[in-house]
Amino acid sequence: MARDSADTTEKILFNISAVERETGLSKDTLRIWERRYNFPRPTRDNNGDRAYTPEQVIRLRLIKRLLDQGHRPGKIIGLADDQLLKLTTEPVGDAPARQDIAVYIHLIKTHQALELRRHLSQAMARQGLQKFIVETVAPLTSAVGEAWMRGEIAVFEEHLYSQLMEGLTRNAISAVQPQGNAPRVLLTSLPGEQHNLGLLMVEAMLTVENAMCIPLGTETPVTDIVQATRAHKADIIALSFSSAYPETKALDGLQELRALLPGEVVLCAGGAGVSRARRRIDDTHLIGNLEKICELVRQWRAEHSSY
Amino acid sequence: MARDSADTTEKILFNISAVERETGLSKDTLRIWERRYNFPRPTRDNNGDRAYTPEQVIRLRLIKRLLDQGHRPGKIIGLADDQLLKLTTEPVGDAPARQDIAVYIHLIKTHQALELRRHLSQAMARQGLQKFIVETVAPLTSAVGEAWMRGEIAVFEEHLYSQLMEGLTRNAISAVQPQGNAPRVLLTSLPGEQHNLGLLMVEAMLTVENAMCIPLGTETPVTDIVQATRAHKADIIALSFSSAYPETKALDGLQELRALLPGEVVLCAGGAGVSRARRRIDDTHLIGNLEKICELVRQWRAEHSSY
DNA sequence: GTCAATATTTTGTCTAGGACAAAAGTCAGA
DNA sequence: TCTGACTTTTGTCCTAGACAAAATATTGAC
Repeated sequence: MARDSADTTEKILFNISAVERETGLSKDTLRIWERRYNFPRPTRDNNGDRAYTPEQVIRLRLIKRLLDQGHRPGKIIGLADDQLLKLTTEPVGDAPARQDIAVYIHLIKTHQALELRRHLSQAMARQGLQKFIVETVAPLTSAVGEAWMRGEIAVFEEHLYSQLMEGLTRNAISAVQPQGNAPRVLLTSLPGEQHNLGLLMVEAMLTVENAMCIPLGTETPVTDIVQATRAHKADIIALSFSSAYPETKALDGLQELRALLPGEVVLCAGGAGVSRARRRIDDTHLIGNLEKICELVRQWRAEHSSY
Repeated sequence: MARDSADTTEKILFNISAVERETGLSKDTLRIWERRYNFPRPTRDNNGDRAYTPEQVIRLRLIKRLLDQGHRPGKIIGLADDQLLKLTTEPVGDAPARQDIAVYIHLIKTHQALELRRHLSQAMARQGLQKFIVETVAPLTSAVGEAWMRGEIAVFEEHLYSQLMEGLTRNAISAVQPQGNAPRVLLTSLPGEQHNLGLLMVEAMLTVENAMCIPLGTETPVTDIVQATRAHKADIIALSFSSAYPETKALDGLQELRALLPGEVVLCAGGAGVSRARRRIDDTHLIGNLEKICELVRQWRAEHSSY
């Protein structure tokens, strides 16, 4: 069936599927870049299939990240590695070089899991859940993602961080029970989007905001979201898209979903994958940051509270 | 950039990207099925692009389910719809008709999330964590999976069940803190295996058994598992494989991992994906059920306790 | 100079059909 | 009943051309 994937005894090479998975760039895109820009130029294996080196994958990840920031392939693919790196550190804008984030990153890199958990627990207790999410979890997760893209953090280190943070957040959420006039919010992502942490952050924010969350986890097909909306009488649907998610795919999915949902259901999407989208969809809220979704809930409540 | 997506004013049609998202079948697969089996045969839009009807998408989903069960496309694509449905109900099970399981399934199907959580919480309290995992979570998860394959449970219902169970289990785990002479157990799955519930069950069992678990979540590449083993000084590696995971892939992966790991590290694998494998790998334990892994830990402890 | 309308370039996704390796199925012989 | 060799099935990769939508550049009016 499938050709064999990436690994071999000697040097680890990636086939085009693996690179698609690793970078979020579609196979078609990878091929046409090779044709047009002469990069990446993978060697070929015995079958004539493309075989990408880890270095190429790292560079592609970096480029993908720059694209997500608004750069254009034609302008940056030709640049040298150090120039690319300079672009990433420069304009991301409001990274205020936070000391605490650096400490967390250091603990991740040195595999001090227990110590990391302790620090984060303390931060949570100190800041309160919502502030903890907005000011610590979100920027730290971004920082981890960036470090991973630059190759400074290994996959398993990122995995462990995710697990730890997920555990911590879930625990905090389970301590809160919403009641009263609570809007019912369905939380999930579209197929292809596997990151759960973003959804969990939203759940934490909303639970504190006294919304009744219905978390479906990741990768729910559009038609199932529609069914779930009906079954659970959801008032609001919130979808999360990480930066690796193809923007077109995200917007297409949202448009399709909007067409299938009843008009009174509020649909909103957030995360790096849609935050800089220009295309608009009628009656669909593209959320720039975590606080915005709380506002949306408050607005909903205002419109539905008294009658 | 992208062509415009699925929807139009009148009837909702899906483009090939949308179908890929909805069914999990790749674009290449969809095109070659059309060429080989003459199904699906989508109409074309103004640009000559494929436009699939909702009915075709539903049928493709059904076929995909059957493929995951082990059927082959050439044998089933030609069948009539009712015959396809009959296949899903037929062969799957040896269900011992447990009353409590039936109740849980009913709650899942009727979307009574809170009620389900309450019932499960009570069961956990009544049985204790280990017994709860072995006698309730494991069989219930199997039953849900089977019902899903038969089309009796929708994707979103299965998703909600998973989320609920995950939350419940994680909560229980976090209440226990191992100490003393605790073996360090690395928990994860290989790339392609996304099911986390199995790993969580193992984590629960082992944490009660006073082992120090290092959960990496799912889909860790082999080389990263090796790195993680070194970084965290793990004594035991436990991998989980669900029934959908190709057996050959699992065994190959295990063999590769075994070759890269230090000899003193214990490697073991469990789950439906390897439970009835005939091929053996030296120094690798294929675990038939959840209790076995506890025995393995006790054995390790016995060998390393006194010196 | 500023703004809107129009033209041009850039970019990603679709198309077609050919090729081939890995998985699954089949069958003979120990 | 199992092992090994052979055949069929099946999914992913390949090349290369086309085109719409987004992004950018240019024109013309005020």
